[in-house]
Amino acid sequence: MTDTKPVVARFCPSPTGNPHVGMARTALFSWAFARHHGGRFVFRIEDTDASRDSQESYDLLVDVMRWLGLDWDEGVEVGGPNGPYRQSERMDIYADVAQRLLDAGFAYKAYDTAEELEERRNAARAAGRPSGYDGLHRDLTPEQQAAYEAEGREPVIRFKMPAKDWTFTDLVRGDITFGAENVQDFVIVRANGQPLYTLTNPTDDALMGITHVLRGEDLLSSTPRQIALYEAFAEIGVGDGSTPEFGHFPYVMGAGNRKLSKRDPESNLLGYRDQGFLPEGLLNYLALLGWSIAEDRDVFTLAEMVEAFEIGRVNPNPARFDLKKCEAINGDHVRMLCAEDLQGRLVPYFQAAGLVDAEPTAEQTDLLAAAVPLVHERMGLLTEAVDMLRFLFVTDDELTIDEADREKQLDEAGLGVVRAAHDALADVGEWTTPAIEEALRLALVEGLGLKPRLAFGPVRVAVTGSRISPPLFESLELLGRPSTLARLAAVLA
RNA sequence: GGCCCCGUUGUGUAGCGGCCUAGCACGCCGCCCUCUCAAGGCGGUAGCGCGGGUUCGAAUCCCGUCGGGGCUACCA
Repeated sequence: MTDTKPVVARFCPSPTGNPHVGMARTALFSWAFARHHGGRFVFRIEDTDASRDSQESYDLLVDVMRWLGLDWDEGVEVGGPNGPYRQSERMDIYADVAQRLLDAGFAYKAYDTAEELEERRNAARAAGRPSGYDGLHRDLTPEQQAAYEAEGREPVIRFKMPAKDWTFTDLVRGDITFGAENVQDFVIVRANGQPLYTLTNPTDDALMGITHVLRGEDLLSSTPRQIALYEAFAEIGVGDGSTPEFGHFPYVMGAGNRKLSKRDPESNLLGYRDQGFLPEGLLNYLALLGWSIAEDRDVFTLAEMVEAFEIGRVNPNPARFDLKKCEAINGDHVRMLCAEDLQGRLVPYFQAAGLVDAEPTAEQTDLLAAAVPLVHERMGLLTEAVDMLRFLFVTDDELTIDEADREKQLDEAGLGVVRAAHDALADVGEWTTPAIEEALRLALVEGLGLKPRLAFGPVRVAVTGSRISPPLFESLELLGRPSTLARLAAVLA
């Protein structure tokens, strides 16, 4: 696309409920689009429905965007030339725009009651006609309006749709046309004076100089109305008179065939952080839902995505969220981290598990530094490191042994192995990985004539509490001789 | 009901008329490596919704059909 003016894209969620993955994907694509074109990214909050919006949700939204690392040049918390960026703080602007629309004849007051509207809507539907507003109050005389007001009816403000077909080129879907008869006059201000999304969204996009309106597919059918509003804005001087381009991203579906909703635990973004996803891993996976960087590659960094992202290559099909693949991609990103970085990211999870102090001690930090390399390649999620390394951070008394593993590994034969291991390790000179391995192999594999897996299994369970652990000899070295011997002795008691 | 969007293996995608006996990844299955689990390596499984056209040739273009989804609010 040949840009004549700098790109300005935005992400403008409404703060209702938990931020979900579909929302994050929309934010990611919008952000990547802006960054790819060297443009600006605006983060606005559309909280015009007091009955559904909440401060908690707002805080979560900001938290999530920061965690994901999708930075914004202008918007809530950071400000900018076109603020404020919460619609609840812009009510005077909408009131003014609505009045100007009314004055210029682009909008009118409609006095229909909910019951009247429903009745006509049902009749239209039964007759096979479009069920939108029929325009009954479009050309009311001042006398008729006065009569309704005398009845005590409070009017809504409706935008007067010009009678023409609407065609626009969607950035991800191509040309889309809506016939004039299918796009009716719509409400922009409630009877109680509160503006609706139908007015506030285009108003802010115009005032904030948004050049590309990128959002979810659910808003596709409201696009003609917004284009019409833009054309009216050009007449009354709201914004610079231009109409932005539009692009609609497909849905992110859950398992089965339903749209992932905010209620699905599976869709809760912060839940992914708690489960141990890396923001870059989640983002990489989300990017794959509708976009691909290359034919034979699907692991990439955010910077690489920015470089390569072309909205025209976004696939319009809805995509199913696949947790398994999301974890696999995350694991690839974990492996891409350097040890120090990984260690730093792991600290909060160890703290949450109560294994490391809020202010980690030097010993805890050193132990973590030594232990992290052992599990670096073994996890898909950061929380898996906590599980695998827990045995190093608890006292011998606190160690719990998985019951199923105890049964399988610490039977009579297993305990015999443990006894032999205990004696062999008690005599090891230097407590190092090679020395430990040599002693154990000598005593168990050669001494008892056991296959390696039979030889080391019982020791592993006795010392780490699980059949699944980091490499055994390294683990024992880190644990230290006293604890190792104490744990072996404990299962023999 | 009306309007709009979408339709490649189980899942996500590549594919823009011949390079496709359809590529890649996750999953799944098997093998190798191996002190467990992973990681890594090798191999396998499975797909163009359907029907008509257009064309020498169609996953790719057109029409129809079926299926899925969204919108149809004084929600966003």
